[in-house]
Amino acid sequence: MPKPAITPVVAAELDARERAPRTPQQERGQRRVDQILDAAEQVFVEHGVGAATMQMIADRAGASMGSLYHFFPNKDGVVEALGARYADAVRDANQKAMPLELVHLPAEELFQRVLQAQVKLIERTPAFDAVHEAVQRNCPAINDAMEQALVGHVGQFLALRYPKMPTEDRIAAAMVSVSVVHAVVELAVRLPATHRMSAITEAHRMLVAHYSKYDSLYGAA
Amino acid sequence: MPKPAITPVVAAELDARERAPRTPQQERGQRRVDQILDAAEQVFVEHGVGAATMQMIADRAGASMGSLYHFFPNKDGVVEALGARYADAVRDANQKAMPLELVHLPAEELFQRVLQAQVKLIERTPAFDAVHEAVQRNCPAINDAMEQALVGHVGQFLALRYPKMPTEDRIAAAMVSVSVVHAVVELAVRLPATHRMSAITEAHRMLVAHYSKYDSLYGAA
DNA sequence: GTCTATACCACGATAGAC
DNA sequence: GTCTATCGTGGTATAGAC
Repeated sequence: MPKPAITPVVAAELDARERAPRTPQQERGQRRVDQILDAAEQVFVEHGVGAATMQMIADRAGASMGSLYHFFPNKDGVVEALGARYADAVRDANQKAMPLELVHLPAEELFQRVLQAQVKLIERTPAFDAVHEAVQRNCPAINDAMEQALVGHVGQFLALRYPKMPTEDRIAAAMVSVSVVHAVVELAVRLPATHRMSAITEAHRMLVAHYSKYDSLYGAA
Repeated sequence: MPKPAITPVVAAELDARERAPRTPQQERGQRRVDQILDAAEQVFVEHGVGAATMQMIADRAGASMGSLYHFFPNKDGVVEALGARYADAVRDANQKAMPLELVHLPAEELFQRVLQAQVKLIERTPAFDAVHEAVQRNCPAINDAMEQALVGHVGQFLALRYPKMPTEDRIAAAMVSVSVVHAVVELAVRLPATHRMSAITEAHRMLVAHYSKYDSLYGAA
């Protein structure tokens, strides 16, 4: 990885000068940024973030490097912006799949909603894994914020559904559920369509079996 | 990523000439290879596989690049060798955690064994994720073989435990269980020691709740 | 089998015209 | 705001002495 050669500008100065996607004033600029991020997304999937080059991204976006560097200070900036976009999408999908109004939905329907929403999200954005991994490595702040938001929301949901559940258990339940859903959906989308359904169904059974216990333990809807 | 410059030798020839870790005839050579792989492991964790350089690996191993290239044809060779080492470790841990003699062990104890074994394995090898991801990208053959072996073994286990379970369900169950255990263990080891236990416990509850159903459906021990 | 030194080139990043 | 041209860095892989 040939590093910066930042010589011309002092690092601190650069840091202050040009923040990631230079919040474009024009709508047209925003579209351009999105194009670039879409391109980056594809390139990251194909080559991995570490091996991806700015040139590849520019080519794929139908832009030139100069253009690319106009909007992003460097490669990390691209990763970061893409990460932010993902974090938003994930948060959004999660909150729509299990809004707090549905706290008392039977577990069967609840997990159907959640699993389906996640599958759709990942199917729509095949770079999910690549970006997730990149964000985790290169900008842990974004990743932590996203996980906090996710686990936080699920935790809040559980708190309303099971008021008597001990806090510690609730946190553990939220974290584990988020992990399990994520893992299983990732598994499912890698599978041929034939087996995809049965994997999701199996996961659904597992989650429902588990939460049915909580329902009867801590009083459900 | 500055690519090959393979010019001096035709690619096909190189391919045939020097296979990954040049099966060292001397025991001393084997130790050297292991040292190098250990070093690569650390470097991959710290920088990610894409950004890791042969120089870093050589330095960390207390060797020189010449030495490194004596044993491995290139960086991919290192990744591949490391992947193979991992695949073995995983297969091994899995088979020891749930040997076929224990088909009729109660679900509680069974999953305690499995989860504990996986936690130990990952704790012992902190590069687990980095290597897993690298292998998945760079040598899918190794990854597929490992997953097949894992899911195959779990499937065999389930076939003995639940002879009446439909094949398709069994496959799905094996795949999902493998994914869930993996995901949850990964979550757990990232957590501070305080919460680690409660995450594992929660996962244990989930798996047990699920498989208890299968026990009563398809007749258990 | 291990080292040092080095050829070669891809990459990140910039400069400066339009 | 977008382009082309180009520089310097440093990474891969090799050559060749020991």
